[in-house]
Amino acid sequence: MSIRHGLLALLEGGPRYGYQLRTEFESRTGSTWPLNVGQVYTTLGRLERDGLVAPAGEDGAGHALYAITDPGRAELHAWLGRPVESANPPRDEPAIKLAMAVCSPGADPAALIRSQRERTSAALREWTRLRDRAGTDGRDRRDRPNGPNGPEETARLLVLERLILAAEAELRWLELCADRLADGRAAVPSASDGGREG
Amino acid sequence: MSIRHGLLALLEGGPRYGYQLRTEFESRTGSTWPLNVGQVYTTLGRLERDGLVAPAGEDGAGHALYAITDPGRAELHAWLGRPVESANPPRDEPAIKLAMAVCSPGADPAALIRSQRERTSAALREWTRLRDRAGTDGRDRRDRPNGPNGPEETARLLVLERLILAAEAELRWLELCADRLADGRAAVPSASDGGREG
DNA sequence: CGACACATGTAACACGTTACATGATTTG
DNA sequence: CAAATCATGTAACGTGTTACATGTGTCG
Repeated sequence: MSIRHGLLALLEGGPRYGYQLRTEFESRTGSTWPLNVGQVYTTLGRLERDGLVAPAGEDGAGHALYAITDPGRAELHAWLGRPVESANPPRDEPAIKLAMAVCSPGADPAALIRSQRERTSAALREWTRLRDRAGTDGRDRRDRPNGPNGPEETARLLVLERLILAAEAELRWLELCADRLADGRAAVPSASDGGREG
Repeated sequence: MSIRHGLLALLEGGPRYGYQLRTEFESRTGSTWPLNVGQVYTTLGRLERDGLVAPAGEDGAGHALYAITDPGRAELHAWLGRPVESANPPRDEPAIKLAMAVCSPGADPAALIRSQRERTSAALREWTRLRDRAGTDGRDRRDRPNGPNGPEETARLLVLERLILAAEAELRWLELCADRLADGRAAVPSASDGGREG
């Protein structure tokens, strides 16, 4: 449900055409969640079907514009005002995977923890890099090198910081898992249950 | 892709029937991600279509058993051995929502932060409670009150700790967002831009 | 001219989710 | 007996995702 409402939010700033929506969506989310162009059109089609957006003619260049409708605005603000349900959290794949691995005699949870840690560490480094140079890469930072950012830049920054904190939490969790497994090593009776210690 | 592989992992322990799979899935994931029974059957159907599981007769009580196949085992272990791609992380709805809110003149990001914080705090309390009494609620803890847990209990514990760490990270992020918005308050020129301070 | 970005769409599919239909068995 | 749980499925739908078809404009 994020893309639908994301597009609605973008359209609240005025009529847009499809390709433009993709660009702006990626810009606001720090290019972290690439959005396939096709997805924009299919989603626009569904939004139109539901009466939340409507075609709004063309701009000077002949682009097919879409505009948000009143029901669309209502739906958007309902969404923005409603916190995300933290009960029934989205299924976390690393967690499920590890939960299954510790119960699966053939699996090697420790190896999974190691490789997952490397993957996540790399992502963390990359996101930290992006955050630290956020806004420093030309564009519109010429005049106010340390001043308050525009809303879009703020949005990018918040998303990156979200990813960074989430990655750090995942790493901490992986450490914790490693400890737990080291403690109760005899928990899962593996085929070769010997003393290899990583 | 988590449910598919989750069911495969359960079936590696031997043939199971649908209803049983649901129970065990919820048990291993700490009842955090309730699984609709219908989903089990549809997923089993798709797994069978793909040759990863196969019907395996009935048990004594007449339950329709399914067993994992060799390709299924291969797929399972490939999945267990492969870390989750941390690039292209799953779209985080709170992050997208807030990113859109800080750019949306009509929205109230501060209010969203507050309500989201309350929601997440409540979930955090609940999960902490569940973790602290994990294993203490009868079942099979009679004999070894502090000893190492069985694999399933370990799995439940790890999942709960994952949720707890994730919730804490989200709360920290929300605080950070509140600070950022307090700093650059003039960032988004709102309709009523006045000095209400929460 | 050829390659590439811009731009709009469609078709097909996967996964997850809910709601419904149906029956057996248990339990108060 | 009635209600609840166990148990097996099916139908329909929604979102997200990819791959493809198509055309325009631009730039080297």
